[in-house]
Amino acid sequence: MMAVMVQLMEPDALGADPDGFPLFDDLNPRQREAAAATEGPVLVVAGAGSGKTRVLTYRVAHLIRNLGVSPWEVMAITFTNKAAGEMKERVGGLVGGVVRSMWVSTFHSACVRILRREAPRLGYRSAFTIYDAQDSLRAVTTAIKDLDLDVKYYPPRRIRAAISKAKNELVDYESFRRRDEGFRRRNVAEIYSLYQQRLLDASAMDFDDLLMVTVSLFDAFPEVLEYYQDRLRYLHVDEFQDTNRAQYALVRQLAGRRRNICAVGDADQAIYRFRGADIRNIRDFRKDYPDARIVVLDQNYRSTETILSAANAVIANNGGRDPKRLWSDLGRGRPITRFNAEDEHDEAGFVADAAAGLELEGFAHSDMAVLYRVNAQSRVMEDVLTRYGVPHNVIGSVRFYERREIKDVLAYLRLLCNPDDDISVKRVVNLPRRGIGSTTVGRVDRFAEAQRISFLAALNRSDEIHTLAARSAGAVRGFLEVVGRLRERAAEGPAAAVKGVLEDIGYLDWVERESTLEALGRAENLRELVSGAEEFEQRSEGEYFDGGDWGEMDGLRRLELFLESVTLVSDIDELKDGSGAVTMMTLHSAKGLEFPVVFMVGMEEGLFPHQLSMTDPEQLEEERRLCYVGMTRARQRLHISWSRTRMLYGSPTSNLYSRFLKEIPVDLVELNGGRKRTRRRESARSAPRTLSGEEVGVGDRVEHDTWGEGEVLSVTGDGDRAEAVIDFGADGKRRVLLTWAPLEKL
DNA sequence: TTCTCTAGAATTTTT
DNA sequence: TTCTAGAGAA
Repeated sequence: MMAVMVQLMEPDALGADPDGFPLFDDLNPRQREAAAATEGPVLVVAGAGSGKTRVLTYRVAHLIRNLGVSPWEVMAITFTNKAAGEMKERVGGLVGGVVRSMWVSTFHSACVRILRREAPRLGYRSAFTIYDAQDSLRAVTTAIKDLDLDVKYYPPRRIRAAISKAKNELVDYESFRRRDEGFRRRNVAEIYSLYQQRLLDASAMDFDDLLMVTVSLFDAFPEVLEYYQDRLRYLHVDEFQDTNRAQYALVRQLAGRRRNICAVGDADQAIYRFRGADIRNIRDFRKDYPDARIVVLDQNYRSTETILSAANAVIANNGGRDPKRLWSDLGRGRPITRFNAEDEHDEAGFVADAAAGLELEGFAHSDMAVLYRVNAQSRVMEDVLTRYGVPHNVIGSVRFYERREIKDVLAYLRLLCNPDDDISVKRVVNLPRRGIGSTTVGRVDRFAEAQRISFLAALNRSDEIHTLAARSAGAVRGFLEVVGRLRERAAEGPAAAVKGVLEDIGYLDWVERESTLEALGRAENLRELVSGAEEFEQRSEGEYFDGGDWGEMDGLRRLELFLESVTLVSDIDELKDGSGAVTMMTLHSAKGLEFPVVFMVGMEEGLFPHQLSMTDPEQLEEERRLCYVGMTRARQRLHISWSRTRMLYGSPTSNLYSRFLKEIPVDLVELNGGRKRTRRRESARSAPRTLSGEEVGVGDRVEHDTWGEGEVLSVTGDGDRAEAVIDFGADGKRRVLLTWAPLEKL
């Protein structure tokens, strides 16, 4: 669809007609209305697949091309970096290279950009660190312990969630304390307050701070706000239904008296309430801007009538919504296919079979997506697809930048940019092991606290810490020396800095020394990180950033930008088109995407809707919206399946099919039962070919499904744990688990 | 101080 | 099932 659009909008065609709005030729009347209403508040109620991205793109192009607005006066907020990139590209196709100076980003990225300039006013370093969920959980945990509270009664995760919720609602710790009495509540307020103090001391912000601190910055410094108001005259917010209170407050601040806001959203697709998103924002928008022009887009250009009717029928079960019925003129298409599986292997086998069938019909693997409720479902699906030889790509599950080894390296880099970042310093002070154990850390910590200096500063003055054993003191000196050397490498930029950690510090060696299957994977990830950094450098070459051109920046500043990009990416940002593989991801990640063929698997009570959401009516409605989002991702074919039994978290469960299945009118669904289930199930369960430890020996030639021919170098362990190291020549040496690897002896 | 082992816990969705 | 924190031994 996107390709078609770009073709239709050749820049030449635009220039040919300077008076009219040739831009709008392929918008329908409502879309045109939304795109043309540039002054004042506009709320675009955009149903799934109704072309809202197109509206936004054309609207921005219209502002720049026809109304003479400067690109740097236009801001567009999207939900993911990927969406931002796509939008930039599309607008770029209409207006040319000037698009580079336009602000298109996520809320978080935009806030970081503002804060890098302005945060020093609030006592943060300009090079402040961004803590992800893990870092912030660590900080909360230590805060709880330091207050002598029991983590049993104050579970860090829950406390963190409470703090996060408060921040999303712009409640700082002082108002949090005031809000409510009660012993427990007071303690939580204490934790919040200590946590926040620690963050400030470390010049660190968590994800929620990025928003909240920006809002309070604008509150405290009206002249700063004014600067940005003058700069960003036209605001666009995509996925408005999933904004939280802090984000809405920010939008209102920026819009100021000019009030040029275009909010685009669909209440039926609100799926991030659990993360603080607040549908009230849509209602409040109408209240706060009573004169807002409201445009409803209800023609769907994506899905067949069958798919739409089914989705409409499901979402109709939610109460309190503005009745809205999407329609489409793309024809009825095929019925929805339903498959009742015996267990999750059977279900995955169905997907694999169907994928093969669809391929014969002319669909590419990259046209297909498998959507599920929880990441845990991906494992079996992946195994089975691999065995069937269906190429696939899992998005999410274990996030790359959250892996331990990656975070270790990043921690080294972070302490270079921000020496106050105690969490990062403590994380790596003894990695690889260099003899700085918890005792030493505790002693240094006490000194740091007494002197009111950072942990790293305390390490630098370790000769003043008399409690330190001679050996520990030596180890500390060793660490400081390593950091010094790393600092030199970092002057050359991010890639050199990463290599510095891996090579100079010997982190890679340390990981590899433990030569297990797991360690091998880690080492591979680390190498991937190096190429990630190199890629980042290449991509940034010639780019303009707020602080100046990439070419003029010093290595440290470049490193900062790299770290920032790494912290704010989501896995969906990595999704590439044309990879020739079936995409697997959670329903949440699928938001904003579309596929010719969609499989929705695991449609069972307890899984979808999820167990934890079944009791609360509001949460149940959110699950239903999630279902609606999933269904409306499909353009031509929709397959839904459920399984009578399923292993979940190590124990078997047996389930009823989801109520959402019941809500789909039966005449739209065709049961897929005519398959030889037993045969498939067997083949789905047993690997077609694997070898056992007894069958192979050193020197044997074997063939692997993906890596081809290789020679066995060693065999260790036995039974299920038998591993072999195999040299695949060009594909390198691999360590494989024999019970799993698709191998054949030659 | 470090490594290993075990028990125990936690498993919804994520910028 | 998978991961993590904590205890205990070298």
